[in-house]
Amino acid sequence: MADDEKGKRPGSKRLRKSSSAGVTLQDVAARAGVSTATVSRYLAAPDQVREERRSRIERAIADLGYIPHGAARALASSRAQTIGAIVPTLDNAIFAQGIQAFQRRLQEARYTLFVASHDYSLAEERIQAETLLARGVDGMLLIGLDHDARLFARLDALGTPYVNTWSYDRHAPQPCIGFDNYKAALRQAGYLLDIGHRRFGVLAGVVRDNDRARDRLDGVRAALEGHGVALTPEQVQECPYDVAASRAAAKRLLALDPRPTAIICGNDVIAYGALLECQASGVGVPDDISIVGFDDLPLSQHLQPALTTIHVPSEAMGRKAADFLLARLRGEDPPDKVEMEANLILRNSAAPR
Amino acid sequence: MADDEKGKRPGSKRLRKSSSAGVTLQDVAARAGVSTATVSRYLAAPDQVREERRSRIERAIADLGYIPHGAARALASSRAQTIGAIVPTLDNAIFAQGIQAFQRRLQEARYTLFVASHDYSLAEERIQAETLLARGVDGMLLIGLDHDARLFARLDALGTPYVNTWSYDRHAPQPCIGFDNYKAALRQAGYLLDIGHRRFGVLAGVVRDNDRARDRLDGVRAALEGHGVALTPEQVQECPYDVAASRAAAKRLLALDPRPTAIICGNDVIAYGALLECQASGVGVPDDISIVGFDDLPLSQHLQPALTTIHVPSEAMGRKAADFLLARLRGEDPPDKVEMEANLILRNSAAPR
DNA sequence: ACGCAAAATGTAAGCGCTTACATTTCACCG
DNA sequence: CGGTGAAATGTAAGCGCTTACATTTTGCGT
Repeated sequence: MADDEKGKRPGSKRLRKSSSAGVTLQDVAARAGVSTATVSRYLAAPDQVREERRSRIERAIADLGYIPHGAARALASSRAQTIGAIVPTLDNAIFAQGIQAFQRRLQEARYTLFVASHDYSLAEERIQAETLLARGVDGMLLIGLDHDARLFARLDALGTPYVNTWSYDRHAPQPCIGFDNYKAALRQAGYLLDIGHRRFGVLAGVVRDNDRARDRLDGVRAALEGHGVALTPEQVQECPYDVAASRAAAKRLLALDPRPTAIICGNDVIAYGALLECQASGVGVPDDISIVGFDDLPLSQHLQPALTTIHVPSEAMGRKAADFLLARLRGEDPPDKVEMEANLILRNSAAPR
Repeated sequence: MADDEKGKRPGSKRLRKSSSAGVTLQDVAARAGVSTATVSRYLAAPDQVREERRSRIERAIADLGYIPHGAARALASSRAQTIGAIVPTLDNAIFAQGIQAFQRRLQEARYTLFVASHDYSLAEERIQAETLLARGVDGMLLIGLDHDARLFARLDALGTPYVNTWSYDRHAPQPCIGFDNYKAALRQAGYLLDIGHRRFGVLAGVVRDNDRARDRLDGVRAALEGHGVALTPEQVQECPYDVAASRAAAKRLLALDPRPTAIICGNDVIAYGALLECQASGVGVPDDISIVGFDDLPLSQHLQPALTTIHVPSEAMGRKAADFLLARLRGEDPPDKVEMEANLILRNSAAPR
């Protein structure tokens, strides 16, 4: 830039971004003929200001089109009115649902939500979390219990409330509001055992960095072992959240000899893949083979056959997680271990052996 | 870890939130023996600082566990490194996908994303937008072209870059990066006409406040009219994004006499409903009736029959929208009308009459 | 060695708001 | 009516950082 000349420019140093922007609280105060403190108080607690000034302030705000400056507010009050949520992926109806419910609740309490995702990488999650923390979030939502320990250390050090959801473990050192994936999987597999199945195929989600997937698989294993049923490695396929992948994995299961009479899936999308693969290869469901899912996506009940699955209370979890954080933020001390139910929904993709 | 140096700070009145939090840039500067300006510069452009101090600063930051204070930063620089996105709903794989791609891109550029949703209410959208603006977002992503005019006025007044996506209209007064829903619907219906269909049923999305749904319906109508095919009111059912609702609507369509030979759906989820309803009532697809969708959700290709549908480039749109905003933020002036293709994917839920 | 422009630093003034503390006003009471 | 405590308001000091401008260093040419 050409400057450095002798021409000394007087006047304001920084110039405003725009005339219509930059209406500050000070402008409002001036126009209303009160002090900035009064306007600030009006904003925080209107009835702390006497009627006469209140209306003057209201007018001034309206006339000027004043909007409080969030960052300034956050800086001065060290409260950002902001919550962060980090999910493995948004690209998955079930989390999206939970987040949506979470957000609605926050909104009612005038909090705004930051969302980040990490594609199932805890390392990435930690980075995202640091970013959010730097942005000054007042609270944080995490999915599951598997997280970088340093993340918790940081959260604790900052005194930032947080909550894990989608999982529940009475002994978890952190607050968690969710359901017991292990127990649910126990039910899921238990049901198949109850109706007589003994030869299984398991299509588990990717277990790495994912306690939900791991607990579900452990639950299935435990249930089967309880009935003396062991699982060979080929009977357990780990596959990503993706219909194409689960179809391929299901295909391998169907090729087993003897063929399993039931397939236990780590989530509904995987179950869709299994179902479709069976249909494609002329294996009748549930006549030839039973399939159970986990999640209860909206579509599952409409499928042909309707999918027997575990219902995950995603919206309720989102809502409760928000309530928990909001309560903590109000200085309350709500119960930090909340177990929710994930029930088996009997439909007709599974039938007695 | 080393304890406090000497109490350098002028007798501060307010006390810190926590000892381990509140490490400020000033602390870093003191520890590194440089001025705050240098540290700040180091943060912004490391190679503007001579090696010797740079390493001292790095050490200080590491020792202290310093994290910049986002709000302070935003206030001082009037840049929040933050982008807002407002979607109708997250509870929909297709938007979630686009947002996910959008976010990934922003992340690479060290921007953080605020997400809000409004459940298909433009009034609510405006409120959300104001909130985001108050939070100081540097840019904003909007879905579609239908928005409250005051929202654009505000955005323009603030000089905040924004972009509409998911829609494309050469004549739109605002930047848009998306595809032409009308044109795509023309193709969608045109294909059915080409393969001989003349009696249609239409399952449109809810048109109110939603230019995408409206354009799609208009496109369908135009295509049919072009072939002299008129649509009676009963042949057009408007239904929400929901399998149960679309099944009910499809049922009404199937009860028509004469029955349509093809059903044109406003999106894939609605098409799923139509497909399932047909299967439930023993109507063969595509033998008895053809069905085409719109969106191309990941599942669609796996369905039995695989869904013929319009592929919506959600990820590409998300990415390009991010690139656009980022470019604007760098002060560039990228093309603000980008048309992307939404092609018809031929699969087998539709067959010649 | 000296002189100079360029590069690196330092200084300090805010950014727009909240809030502790001081001051004024108000409603009531004796 | 003055006195009093509570309520309403004003004053002004920051919150942690960026950045314009001033000052010091550095690198080099001569």
